[in-house]
Amino acid sequence: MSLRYAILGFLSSTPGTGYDIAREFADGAGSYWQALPSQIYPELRELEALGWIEGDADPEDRMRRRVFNLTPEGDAALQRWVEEVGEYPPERDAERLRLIFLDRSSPEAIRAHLAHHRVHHENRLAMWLTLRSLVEQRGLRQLTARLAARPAEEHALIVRLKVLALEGNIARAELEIAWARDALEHLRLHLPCRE
Amino acid sequence: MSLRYAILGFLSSTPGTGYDIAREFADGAGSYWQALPSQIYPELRELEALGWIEGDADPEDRMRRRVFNLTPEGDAALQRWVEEVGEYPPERDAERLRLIFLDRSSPEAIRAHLAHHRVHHENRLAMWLTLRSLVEQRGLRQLTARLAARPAEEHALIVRLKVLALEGNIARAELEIAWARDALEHLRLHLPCRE
DNA sequence: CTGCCCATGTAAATCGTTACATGATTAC
DNA sequence: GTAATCATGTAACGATTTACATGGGCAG
Repeated sequence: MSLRYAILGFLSSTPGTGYDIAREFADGAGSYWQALPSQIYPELRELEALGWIEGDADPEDRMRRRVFNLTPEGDAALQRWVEEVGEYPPERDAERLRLIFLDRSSPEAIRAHLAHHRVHHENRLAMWLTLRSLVEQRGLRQLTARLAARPAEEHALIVRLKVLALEGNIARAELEIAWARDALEHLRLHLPCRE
Repeated sequence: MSLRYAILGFLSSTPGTGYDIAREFADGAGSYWQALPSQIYPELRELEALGWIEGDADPEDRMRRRVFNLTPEGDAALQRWVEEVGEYPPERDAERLRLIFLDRSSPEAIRAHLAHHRVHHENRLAMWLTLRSLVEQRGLRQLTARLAARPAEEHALIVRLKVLALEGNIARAELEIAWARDALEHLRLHLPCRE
């Protein structure tokens, strides 16, 4: 169900087409949800059927684009959802699973696993850091649209919550990098260089 | 595909029935994967069809239990998988999504969200800490079975990798708790007490 | 003999990915 | 004119959850 609310969240900042949403959800850079067009377009139809969004089609437009807006009902549904207490997802961590069963592999294989983990999170960290500075400079289209629609005295809170969320992600990435670094160091001391 | 290898991993420590696996995968306490019986039993059949596991049925057993073992092919498949470089899952964090769209809610709703986050991770932390001491004391059936099947000089590495994985999870939980605590403190200073 | 856990499943629904189809617009 | 990007979809598959079915064993 979260895709539904991720879309409503997007549209609560600014109206947009399915393509706009798909671009935003392509790599999770601007949002906290990833999804592909093949999931987004059908969901938009369901949201329209629910009366939570409305799409304005320009009959002149040869590319049959539709710009979707939240309806008051959609806005209320989003508001209800964000305030709900949610279930946390079950634990499913394929990389941890690999690690605990790597005990029959060569030290090189273990090291390669940890090194890969570190590189992955270094890349994520770079992304989150870039995003944080964009949010702090209010340089994201989504964010500026959201701010524009709201009174100036709320702007600080809106930005602060986004920065808070990003700092959580930054801290996560830094943690994974430090964990992998420490683990590599620890294994360097306790594993033979060759099997 | 990871469920498949989680099952192979379980069976690489000790033979077991579908029910044994289902119990282990019920809450992710002993493993890093959660799954329900309705997913496990069909997967066991597929693994058997692949020739990666073998089930010994005791015709005397009125409850038609079958104890599954890894075949050499299954063991090799597990080994290949753990050494593969895996794709990391896409970003999908419903709680972050809620947080960034909580900017139109009352300070109480924001606080409740963060407090809930903290409680959730305090519970996880308690679980990981318990597990770590069980692993260090070698007091888990799965682990003792794995150690029993392997030469004594490998025991330290087997335990160390499991502890390493658990310490990663412990650090994650501590991070989430600290993040939520800091965020609550920060908001206490910057938000009005009542709306 | 009743209620609870043991034990193994099936069926349907939901959520997400992969592969494919189609056509318009823009930059070179 | 052709390649890249814009734009909207459909179909099939795979992974996971929910709901249901069935029967054995054991404790009070």
